[in-house]
Amino acid sequence: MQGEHLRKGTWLQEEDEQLTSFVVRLGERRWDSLAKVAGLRRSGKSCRLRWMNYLRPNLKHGPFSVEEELLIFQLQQQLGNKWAKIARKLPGRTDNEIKNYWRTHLRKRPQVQQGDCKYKLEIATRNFNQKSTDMVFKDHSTGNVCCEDSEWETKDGSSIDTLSLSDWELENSPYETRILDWIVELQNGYCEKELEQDCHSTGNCNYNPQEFEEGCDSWDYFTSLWDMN
DNA sequence: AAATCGGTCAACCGCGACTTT
DNA sequence: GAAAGTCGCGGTTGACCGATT
Repeated sequence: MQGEHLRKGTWLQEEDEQLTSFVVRLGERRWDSLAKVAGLRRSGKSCRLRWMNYLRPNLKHGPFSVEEELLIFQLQQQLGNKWAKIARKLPGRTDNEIKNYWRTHLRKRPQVQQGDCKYKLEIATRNFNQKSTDMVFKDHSTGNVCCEDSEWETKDGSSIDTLSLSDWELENSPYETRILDWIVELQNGYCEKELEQDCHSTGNCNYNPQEFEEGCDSWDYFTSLWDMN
């Protein structure tokens, strides 16, 4: 196929229909041949990309859920920019979609850049507000919660991608109030020093400054938020 | 109303890996 | 084993659109 005859740019609906009908008939292979047979003035690569990223059945096209965002965050930490591998863990999502989402949404968050636990707390809290709080960040090797290379799981041990979240939502519960207060404090620059001062002034010393500095173990402090005793 | 800016995302490109001949 | 063809991946580009000036 001569290069100058190849179309580029946005796909037309007729091209999509043409491509779909031929992929269904011939299978997802030999894209150059398929493009020729289908009479598409597109490169095989372009056809493959269009099919994989847009036309393929069972693709999700809506916004990412909190669970998906959590998973992307964790997997990116573990695997780096291995978008194809990450995509395999998110059924219905493409590597391109995840890559774009990371670049436009997750990457620029300072919490993500620092790789600290505050971000995990942030999304967990959002998840709490939306659906459920029964989630911990657990390092399977040590059993500790909230460490960098940890697996995400619920307290009953199920993984996050199989998480079946309940529909109920707490409103104005003590737990919700407490964690939201804490988030406001964080947003207002309520820093580690102030937490330490609180500790000394109130005698409530759940906070361990060393652990907070190390980041990972700070989840132990965060979990104290749930202790209503 | 027009111009500019910034964010988003579909699509392209280059390259390495893999498969077929 | 070598060459050609094909596929898959990650980085980048550019068109589009809404917000702002």
